[in-house]
Amino acid sequence: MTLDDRIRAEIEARIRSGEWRPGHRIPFEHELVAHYGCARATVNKALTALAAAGLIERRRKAGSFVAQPHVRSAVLAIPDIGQMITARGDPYRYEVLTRRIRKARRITPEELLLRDEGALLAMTGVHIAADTPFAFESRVISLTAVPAARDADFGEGAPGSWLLEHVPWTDARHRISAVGAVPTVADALAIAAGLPCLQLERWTWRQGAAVTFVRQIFPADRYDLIGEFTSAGRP
Amino acid sequence: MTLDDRIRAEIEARIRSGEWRPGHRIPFEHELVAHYGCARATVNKALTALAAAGLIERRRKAGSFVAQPHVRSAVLAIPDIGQMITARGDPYRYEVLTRRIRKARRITPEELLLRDEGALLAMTGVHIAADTPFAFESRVISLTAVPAARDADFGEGAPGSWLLEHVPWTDARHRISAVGAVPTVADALAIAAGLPCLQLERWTWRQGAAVTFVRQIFPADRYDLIGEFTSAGRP
DNA sequence: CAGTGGTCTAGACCACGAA
DNA sequence: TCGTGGTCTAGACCACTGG
Repeated sequence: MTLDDRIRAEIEARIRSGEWRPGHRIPFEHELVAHYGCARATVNKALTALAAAGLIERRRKAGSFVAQPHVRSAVLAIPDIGQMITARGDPYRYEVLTRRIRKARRITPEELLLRDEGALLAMTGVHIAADTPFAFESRVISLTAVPAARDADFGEGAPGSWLLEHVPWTDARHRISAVGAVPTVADALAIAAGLPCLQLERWTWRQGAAVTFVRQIFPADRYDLIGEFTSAGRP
Repeated sequence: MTLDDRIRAEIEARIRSGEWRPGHRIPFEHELVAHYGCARATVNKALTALAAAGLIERRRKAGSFVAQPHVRSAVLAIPDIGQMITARGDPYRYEVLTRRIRKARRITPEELLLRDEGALLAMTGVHIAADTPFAFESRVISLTAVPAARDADFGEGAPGSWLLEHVPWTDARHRISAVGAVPTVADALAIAAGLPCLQLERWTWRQGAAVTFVRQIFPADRYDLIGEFTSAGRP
């Protein structure tokens, strides 16, 4: 463990244990320098990391203070479905149900965020794990942003995996909700209509340009999302 | 904008634009030092930040390389329900349905994670927004970790808000899933049994000691979770 | 206006790991 | 082996801001 790590850990422990309550002023940098017998840059690195983690707030001339508890935030890893199933040890395949190219509609709310005048590739399909439908997927890809998708052969992989390889770096927005399975989806998933499902929607951009919108629907009993680690403070 | 920020931003732009593909070696620190005419510590700070963000990987002797796209991760802010409703402008109250003190059961899986031999405060209640039930809540609080909860008057606020004030710093784990409303819950939410609901479960610890487990159930049409920001790379 | 944190410098030593 | 990144030092100047 490096020295700056040790300094950060010791201060963090005092905060998390409650010994230093929110609002408490932690020692000045020069005091910590004296205490640890190190350079100020080292202390500064530790405190900067704590501030970035939201555990402390720093104010010039005043000092550094234990931050107030913030909104709880969870980091949710949302993996590639194929990878997830494969990692679980089940055979995986993706089955295309529909595929067509059309203009953007202005009606559906999801496509409003893909504010794109050009053509879209619209697909639906099913992720299948060990011959059991695992998730229904409905996807729209902007052919303006990803012209190569028009003639791409996604093979037995999902278009999402293909996209991840060809358009690797993205920013995105997720929405998670519960829905009842509409008949089309229920059919594809081989469940009864109306059964509760977890719905994951994702809008993806690349450098500000809309790339794709996907809606994945999981039967309630086959998937849930685990949010690892929360600590009081900022994301 | 500081110099290290500028260096970081310029490299990040080249990665996100695709100019530097995954696997590409970015310039050595000493090359960037020459290019920017600054100290190595400044370049190192920029590259360290990029590595922490998961955009690059650094290997001694070999150099720094653009990282492969990673698992997609979303940072989900999971706010206090009362605050959220109040922020929306609706009147808010929490209504206690049941409340009792009992020993930990070994049967229910949620309490296995609260591996606690002591007494538990078990409560159920409803979050109400503008006279409409918004969420059903079932909570277990460890009286070993939070003895003050035994005699606490949560008033019209939810016990979660009370806990946040009295046990401010926590780590937690979330699970998000879809469920059908069981009759008890459906009753409390004034919806039909079996309708899809979003279920949010949270286990909370303080310094390794289990504090509370809560299960919140939202009717599908009244709540969804928005995950802000995803960037390829680590959380 | 004085003291804090924010940033940067020019140097150093070291551990790791690819060649 | 030896160049790379990892870390630290002792110093500096500056902007901000609280007293």
